[in-house]
Amino acid sequence: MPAYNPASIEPKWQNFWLENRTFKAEMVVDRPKCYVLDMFPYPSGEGLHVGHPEGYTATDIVARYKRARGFNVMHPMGWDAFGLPAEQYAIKTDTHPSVVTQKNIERFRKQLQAIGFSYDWSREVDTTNPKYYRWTQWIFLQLYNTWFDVGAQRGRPISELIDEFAAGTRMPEGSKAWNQMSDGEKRRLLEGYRLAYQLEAPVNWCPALGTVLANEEVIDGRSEVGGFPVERRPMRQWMLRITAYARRLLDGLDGLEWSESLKLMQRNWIGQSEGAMVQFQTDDGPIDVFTTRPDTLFGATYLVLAPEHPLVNLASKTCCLPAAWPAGTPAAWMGTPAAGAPRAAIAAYQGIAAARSERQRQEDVQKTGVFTGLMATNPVSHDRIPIFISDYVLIGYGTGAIMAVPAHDQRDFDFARKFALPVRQVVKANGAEQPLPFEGSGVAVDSPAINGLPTAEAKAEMCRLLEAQKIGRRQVSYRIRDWLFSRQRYWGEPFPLVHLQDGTTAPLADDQLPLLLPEMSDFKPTQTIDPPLSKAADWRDVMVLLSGAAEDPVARVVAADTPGAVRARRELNTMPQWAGSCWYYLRYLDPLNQDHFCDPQIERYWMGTPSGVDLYVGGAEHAVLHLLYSRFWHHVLYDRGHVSGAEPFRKLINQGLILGESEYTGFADASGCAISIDDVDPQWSTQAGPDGKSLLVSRRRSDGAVVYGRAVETQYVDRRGDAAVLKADNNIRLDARSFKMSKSRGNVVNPDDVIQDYGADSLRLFEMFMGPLEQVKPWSMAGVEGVYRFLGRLWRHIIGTPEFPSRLVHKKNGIYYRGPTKMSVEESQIAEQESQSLLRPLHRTIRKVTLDIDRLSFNTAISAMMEFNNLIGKTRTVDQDMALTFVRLIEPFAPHIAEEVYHQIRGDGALASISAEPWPQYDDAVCEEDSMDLPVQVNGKLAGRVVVSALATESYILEQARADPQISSRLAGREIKKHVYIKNRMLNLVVQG
RNA sequence: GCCCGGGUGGCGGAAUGGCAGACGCUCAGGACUUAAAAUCCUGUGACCGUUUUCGGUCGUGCGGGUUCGACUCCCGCCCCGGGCACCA
Repeated sequence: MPAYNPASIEPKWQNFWLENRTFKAEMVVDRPKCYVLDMFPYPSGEGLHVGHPEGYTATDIVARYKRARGFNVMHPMGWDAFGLPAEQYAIKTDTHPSVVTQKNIERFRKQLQAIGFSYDWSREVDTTNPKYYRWTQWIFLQLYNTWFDVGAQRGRPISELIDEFAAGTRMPEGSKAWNQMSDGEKRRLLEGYRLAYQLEAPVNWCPALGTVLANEEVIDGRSEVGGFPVERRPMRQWMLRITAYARRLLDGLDGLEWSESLKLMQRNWIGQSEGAMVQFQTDDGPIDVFTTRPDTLFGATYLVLAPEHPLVNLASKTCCLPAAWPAGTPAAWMGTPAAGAPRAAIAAYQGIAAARSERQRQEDVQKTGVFTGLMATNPVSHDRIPIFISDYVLIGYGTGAIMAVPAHDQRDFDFARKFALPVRQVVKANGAEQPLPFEGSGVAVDSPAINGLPTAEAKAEMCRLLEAQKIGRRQVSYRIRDWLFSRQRYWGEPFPLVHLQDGTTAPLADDQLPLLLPEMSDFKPTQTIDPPLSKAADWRDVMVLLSGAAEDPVARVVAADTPGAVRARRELNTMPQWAGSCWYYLRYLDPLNQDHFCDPQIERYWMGTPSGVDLYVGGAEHAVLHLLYSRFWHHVLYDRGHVSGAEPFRKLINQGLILGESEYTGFADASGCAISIDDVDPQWSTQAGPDGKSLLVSRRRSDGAVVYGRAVETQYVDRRGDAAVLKADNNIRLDARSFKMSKSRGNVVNPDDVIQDYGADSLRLFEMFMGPLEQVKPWSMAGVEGVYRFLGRLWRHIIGTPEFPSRLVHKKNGIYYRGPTKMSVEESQIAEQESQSLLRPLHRTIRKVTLDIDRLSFNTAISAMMEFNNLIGKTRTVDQDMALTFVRLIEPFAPHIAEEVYHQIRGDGALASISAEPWPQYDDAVCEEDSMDLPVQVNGKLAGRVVVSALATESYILEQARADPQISSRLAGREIKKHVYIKNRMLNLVVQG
């Protein structure tokens, strides 16, 4: 037999699985389903890195294991292929993004197939395929045609809203009655209810990318992709009303098997706060503010509006700023430099605020602001209090206005200090006096009607008072904002709707889908706010025929001379990359369906019971965005009756990041004298050294001299306590750490290389053996070598090589055979004994591997199989049935070697694939030892051990322990006060002293 | 600043109230070999005594506590990683 050679067996079985559709999933109504899902990759130009196979191997193990346990397993893969990198690469190389994308997909598919994942490739989806994005557009139209019924907490068809308005059972917001409105007015009114709507709003405009970004895509004032500066700019945008679903998305988390930390991240993102809406009166009407501390209302000594608040919008009718400063206005309140009138001061401040990015606002901890010249009345103390504007109040949260309680809020306190505003303490801390501002809970003081009440009760009582006087009410507020859903890009889904000349919008009729991206040779950003699609003039301007209800029409594109056709312009924005990934897991279920995004019966089977995807594994970078957006869409589809449950992903695991190999860095000064890391400034930079390799450059802390750092090979490194030190001189400490893999660092590990050197099975095994799935772990080629050796040993034990004959024997009619050869009586006896001795370890291995896969503890399952393999190594023979069982256990982890060994052993008796063989059963009774080496402690410290039968009684064990010379010497004649016996675990003897 | 997660040999890690360090890597010694590779065997937390055998002490970031018994539970602190960050 040839030695273990993954290069020869792996491609063979990969082709076999593909050609025989071994892992094809079909709906079988009376079989239990198991949906095992990976986060599908963005097919980048770089190809796969070792981070991808981590989660993919974990799900593949589960998928293969569940199949063996009799489940009907759905395990698909696809491509999240729209997106900026492909578009940018296409611009740079002057190719079409679809060409680039298809090339990358080919490469990714090849790479994934080379790892031997058991995907059903017939279900592959590609978000850029019109047959796919036709349904992305369709779902968008579902959102467009849905409104959120707050009372019912549920999305409903817009047609039902129209019916209710028409019947008068629901009153539209605003002054005018429904049946007195024109069709255009009705359409505009309905737009205010739709889950997809347009908004002229300040957005995050990134000039370098030529697009608008969602808040989530902006990090510290720079784009998440590329790190380019982002500025604020008003623009008409499509928004999705995710805020309407805030409560549902929050409550839905409770029933999910997600890690608590992940749920917490989503909860924080949604950001529910309970408090009160309070109305303050001014001479020009009321101002509503939201507060979480209604108990501090008596301490509200001024109001602050966001600079963008409608009351101070100079262009608006709602603006009511006085012409002149009230008498006695301090100069400091009039802006810098002080303006002659409120309008001028406000205008100047708004200009500054608008120009400042989020980041600049955050960096500046100094509070700024301007007095509006307006006064309000505190509704409970009836004090006249001034109204300011300041950019520390955000227009997007609450009402964009706050009541300021400087005594009990740090921000208000800072502002009050700066503008010399009164600070009124209304909460007293329990216990010691606390300095102001005091933000904690305590007891209300100086607040008639709630004096003496603890904070929690004071809040409730104040809400009651406000409600009784109709000047406020309890209110729950959410931090989450509506989702900015349009991008000024070419490589995304076009919006399936047109703009009419009256400024309203009409969706395309379903039969108009897909709306294809126009073929364009020039899809570069325009350098203006116009998206690239504005250049496709033929596509942009169309004639449409409207049909359906006049207040809710649909459009069909027609020839220009069609009677009744009207001019329209297509939407020029495209959807963000999230759109396609919001629902791909549904399309896998029925990928070729031309009439539905997914057949309802098929959806009910795979997503119905148990509800949702059974296991979803992916990176933590999607903890909020993808997972929240996806849940939102799924909730809407659920409300509209298109899916059978509200939550798409019942169980979710985040795999941990894989770092590069551990690196040691040592520093030396210009003369080559080694310097300990403690004496090096940690702010170092990288430069190319004379040998072409990169060299770190930093400064010595003690004298500022330039020092150079370079990598130190492991063999020159020693450990002393926490520190890595130079072997040659233990006083020289080194910098030791693993880094995130990156091209610039040159520590990226390519799975193709690992497969070439060790094979896919070793790659899979090592990915799982490194440590717990969810943990951050450093890569190690030596570790890959370790699991490769394990597979080599397994091969030698069972199959054998020219140097190492196989240990495989089998029993027929009570006689052992080695191959076709009958074994001698003596050999046969040995084989029988060894077979007996391996029985218990084998059952324990089955149990351990089974339970460990169930709890996704793959590293420990692998070590259990290594132990069993080591045991085989100590025997001369291994029974064929046992070998088959063992190989069945390793199949989910290392499917190629398992398939090969299986077929070699079984020969003609083999099933088409080992994956069709059922999962081995274990017997708990066989697992238990019949005698045990029981540890005995004296006062909690190990004193010795006694060998007793597993059936031994407690009193017998105690007797044995007393009789043991080593243990009794520890007792030193002292009386045993009591003993604690934990069955089959240990015995503890408690003595005096 | 707030909220999570983590800290165990030279390294990755195992043990979730009951024998700390499974399994793997590394390193050292040995066997096989003309030699090397591969493979196999033995050892590998620290310190001390004995210097084969064997025995003892310490040891899971630091300090305290609960318990017959703590890596594991509780309190306080230190360090690392992640998330959020003027959200009223």
